[in-house]
Amino acid sequence: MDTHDLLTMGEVTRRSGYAASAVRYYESQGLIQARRSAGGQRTFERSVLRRLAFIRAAANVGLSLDEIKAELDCLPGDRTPTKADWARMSKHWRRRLEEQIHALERLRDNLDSCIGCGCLSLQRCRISNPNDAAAAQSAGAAYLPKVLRRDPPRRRA
Amino acid sequence: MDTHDLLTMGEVTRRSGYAASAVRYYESQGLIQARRSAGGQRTFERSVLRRLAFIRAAANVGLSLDEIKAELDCLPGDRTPTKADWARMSKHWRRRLEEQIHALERLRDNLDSCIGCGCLSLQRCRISNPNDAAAAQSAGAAYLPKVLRRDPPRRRA
DNA sequence: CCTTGATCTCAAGTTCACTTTAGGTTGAAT
DNA sequence: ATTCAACCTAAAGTGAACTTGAGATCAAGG
Repeated sequence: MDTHDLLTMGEVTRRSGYAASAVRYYESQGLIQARRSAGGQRTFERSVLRRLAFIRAAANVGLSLDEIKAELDCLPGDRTPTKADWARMSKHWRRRLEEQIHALERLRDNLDSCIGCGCLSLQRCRISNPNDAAAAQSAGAAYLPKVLRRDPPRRRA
Repeated sequence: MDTHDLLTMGEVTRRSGYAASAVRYYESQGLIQARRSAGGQRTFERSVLRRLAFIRAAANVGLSLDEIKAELDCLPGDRTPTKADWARMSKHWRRRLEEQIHALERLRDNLDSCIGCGCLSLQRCRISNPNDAAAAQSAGAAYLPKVLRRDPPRRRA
């Protein structure tokens, strides 16, 4: 079935797991490229599958599309990533993951100390009200950026 | 200054750290309640500050407003949460945090094994392409829900 | 040739948690 | 009485990452 070198949209969606709309969106954002058939339909080089796999992995690590685009732009052309490419990127990702993990652990540990110390009022709890004048003394807040949501709008398969 | 029992919007915003628009939004969503003055301006009971502190803490733990509302609805009325209330909720939160932490650790460890084993192609990497027929054999995907973003649209103070 | 399914474009809609805008009202001090 | 900060409402906007819808076209089999 794949005696020719170019993939159709259908093949790409089946093999990447992305919806056609997502693939078109990524193309519109410059994350991937497509050629066109005589009739205007997209044809993809096989390497687009690698790019899409990369996009998914990076998205799972929490990178925004802009960040992913920046990383993709660093891999010159469509060559297979070298060991050095991969090492650099995974270092980047690993750091991101470690940060996320530590932020969550701090939060969890605060929770522990709250329940441990019987801090029931939430009035001066470090994981909550930071700006109340009454709590101003206990400084060092543990702010966290937005964290993951249950059931995010991310369909599988 | 607080010889009377009811708080104005200004006092609430100053003491909670939330913008007035956010406070109004929470009221519209049924997370907090407000009375009205003769002229139609909001007045809040002091307990609203505790609710707002709770909302912030829960949001930091990653709960959606709907979930937070559900938890708030479990605390009957506006009584100060008992030790049991707090224990129950913090157990809930702690579980949420543990799940998030473990998901991230799995991802990080996959990253380690990728770079360790020289899995450079991303073709059958467990943290990426799960649906490609070529990777179908390596089952057990490590899907992750959406994770935190850098610089989320969350202003401080 | 005809049908059917795959694909196309473009605009608009979705979700979440708010903010911003526009224009009008209140209430406390002078 | 006047002023003016503080407050009000309703509707629309934001951003990320896509999806959905409408309506048209393409490609391949029969």
